[in-house]
Amino acid sequence: MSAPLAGSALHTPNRDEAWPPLSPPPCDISDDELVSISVRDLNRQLKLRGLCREDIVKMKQRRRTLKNRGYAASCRIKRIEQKDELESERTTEQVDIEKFGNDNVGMRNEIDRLYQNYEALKKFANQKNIPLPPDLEVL
Amino acid sequence: MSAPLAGSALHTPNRDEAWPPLSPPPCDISDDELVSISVRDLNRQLKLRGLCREDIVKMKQRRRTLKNRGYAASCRIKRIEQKDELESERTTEQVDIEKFGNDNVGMRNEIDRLYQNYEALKKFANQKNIPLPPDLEVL
DNA sequence: TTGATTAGTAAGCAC
DNA sequence: GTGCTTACTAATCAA
Repeated sequence: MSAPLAGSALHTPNRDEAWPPLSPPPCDISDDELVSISVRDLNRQLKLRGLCREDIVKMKQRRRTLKNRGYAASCRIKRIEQKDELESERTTEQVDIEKFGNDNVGMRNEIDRLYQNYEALKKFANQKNIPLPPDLEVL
Repeated sequence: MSAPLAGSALHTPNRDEAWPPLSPPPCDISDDELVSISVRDLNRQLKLRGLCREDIVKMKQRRRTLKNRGYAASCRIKRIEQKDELESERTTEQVDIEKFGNDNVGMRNEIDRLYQNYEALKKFANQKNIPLPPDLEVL
């Protein structure tokens, strides 16, 4: 849900300086500015600096490329975030399964205990010749 | 665990023909051949066709690029396979949790039933003034 | 036009 | 050299 980066300044630290090899701009608008100002303001700036049609096209393309660079970065980040999320959900579920398993063992034991207790009572009643009411026989 | 692709012929169907824009080879060895033959055989072929040093370097670079194309493809395939695997494991776990949940409800019901049965027996004994042995009182 | 996604390219790293 | 991974570029698509 993070806002798209749509900017530069995201290089691998190991990577060489003077990278990426995007051709230099035909005027001195910085990349950060170029990528963030509105189309309207950009047009104003370009006209103000008296660039020719060709350079204007170049700047537009440069802007698009810089934006794409940011989109690609967001896309990669999103991908690893989704993977991390999936993995943490898996971990949660494994903990749940562990807990359910323990609960099940505990309940199984309690059932055994109750059942044996009932059997002992029945045996006791038999020894004492005490007839149990039918609705208490059921098990 | 699949063998690396290290080859071309993996375009998006929508994509334009005559793509990718890799510069044409300085001799008529096909991409599939160039990418698959051994270094030794490649050197033999290049010498056999009498290519100059520069063209040999170009062919080597072309080979590397084609291989990279394949590596990138394997890398992407691997990524989505791992994601699919993670998702299917999650599904399995959710099924397990569902099953455990049902088991738990069933056992909880059985425990209640046994407990109520025991309470009824105790009440019955009380009404009949039958003293229960201490080890059968425990619950 | 914007944002997201894909395949290809080049660079870096490990073996 | 080989193979994998990453950031970037360009193309394509959807909104």
